[in-house]
Amino acid sequence: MPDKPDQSQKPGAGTTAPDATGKEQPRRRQARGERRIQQLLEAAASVFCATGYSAASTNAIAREAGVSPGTLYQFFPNKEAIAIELGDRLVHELRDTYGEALAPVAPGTPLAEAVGAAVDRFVAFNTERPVFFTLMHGPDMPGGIAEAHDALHATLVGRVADLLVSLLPSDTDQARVTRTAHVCLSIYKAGLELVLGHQGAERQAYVQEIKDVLTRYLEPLVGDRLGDPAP
Amino acid sequence: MPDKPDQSQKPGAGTTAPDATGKEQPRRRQARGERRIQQLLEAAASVFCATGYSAASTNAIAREAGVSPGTLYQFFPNKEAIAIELGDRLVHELRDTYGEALAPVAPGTPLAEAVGAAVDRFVAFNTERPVFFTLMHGPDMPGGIAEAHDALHATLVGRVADLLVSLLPSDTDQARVTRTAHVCLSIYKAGLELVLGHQGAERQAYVQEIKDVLTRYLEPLVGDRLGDPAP
DNA sequence: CCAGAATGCGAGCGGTCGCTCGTGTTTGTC
DNA sequence: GACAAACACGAGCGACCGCTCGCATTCTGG
Repeated sequence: MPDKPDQSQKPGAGTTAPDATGKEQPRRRQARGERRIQQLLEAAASVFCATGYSAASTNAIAREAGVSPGTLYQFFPNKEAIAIELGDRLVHELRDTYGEALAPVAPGTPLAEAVGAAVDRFVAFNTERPVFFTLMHGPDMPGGIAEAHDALHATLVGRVADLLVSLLPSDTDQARVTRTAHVCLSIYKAGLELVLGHQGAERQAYVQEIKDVLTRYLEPLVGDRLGDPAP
Repeated sequence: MPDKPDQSQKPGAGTTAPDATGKEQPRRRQARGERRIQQLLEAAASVFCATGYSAASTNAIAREAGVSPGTLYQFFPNKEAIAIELGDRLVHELRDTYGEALAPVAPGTPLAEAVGAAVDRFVAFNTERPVFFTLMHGPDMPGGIAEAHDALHATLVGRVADLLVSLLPSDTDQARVTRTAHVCLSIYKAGLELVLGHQGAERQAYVQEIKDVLTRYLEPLVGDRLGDPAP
């Protein structure tokens, strides 16, 4: 490894002047710069998808964006920052698109329907943005990314857990809830891999399988209608 | 990349004499050599586990084995061959340990029991040999390994599918069976990740979760006792 | 016992990769 | 139009990595 400046700052790669406050306000950007950043992130997404994070070279990303390596480093302090920024934007898209995803379901909804809706949204998001899966799934990430990783994962587990506490019998203990949430998420992720590996009708069939697996897993725990926990 | 000699031969790295038949019989090994190979494979397992395949350096493997880089290349033609040989040995151990794993189950066995036994064996094998999971799961493998990968995966899917045809109603179509087998295997793998990420009682709890997920997934398809397909 | 094969060593070759730097071009501001 | 800041370039630096090569040492068969 050449150098580890471990400066994980926002895109503002070069700073105008080392501010006396110690905090460096983000460098002034022109519209052209913002466009370049977008270009570079899209190129990065494409390259990451094709080869994975660690095998992706910054030169390849620059080339894909039709830009010189030097230009890339005008906007990102290092390779890791590219992945982090890309991840951040994806997470925001996730939130924006689905708001409080896995959102509150009306009591009385059939379990299968609630699960189906959640799976469909999750699958749609991922098929439209294959990078998301690559970044979430790749075990070849340096420290900084793994953190963001785990943070997102923890958030999702928390969200699922919140949903579950309102469904499971009230005497269910905390650890049990967390465990169930982890299992649901793992099934989600494993199923997603299967789904992304197929096309057309076959893909749809696998989506249905995920729904079945989750529904049957949860049914004995929550009853077949929400708000109506099994005895 | 320096060179791609793409010679994926068995450990015999250097060959005695280019045999006129075109086939090169494996180089004569002394006991010392066999011991070194074992040492190197164990070192490789440890390094792969710690850092993943692509991040593992051959020099690090040699160092871990207490040996010079040159010595390593006396026994393996390249880095890929190390992983392949390691994988081969693991697969053989898998076969030897569990014979015709996921073996025929006596008709009348409760589904939960059959699933439980299979999961327990699979989990035991993997907890004793964490490299196996690393090699199977890592998406950062060069071509040659990915092939072996897929071959093993296909074998396992085939095995599970064979088991399923004897359980599912006889009018179930082929694609349905394969799909179900893929889903079972994915659940297995996803669950394994969860299991390996925890210790002690928590780990046991996750093992139970995998069993529950699989049992509940399969129950509606095969009935709650084997040899007694649901209508 | 001795020739030759097998084993062992480690500096270093050729290559890639992340990233820098000196320099030139475009853009916004007064 | 002038001036500074932002943007763009691309050769190339330093670090590392997979792998080689020449040479020393140990084993083994005859």
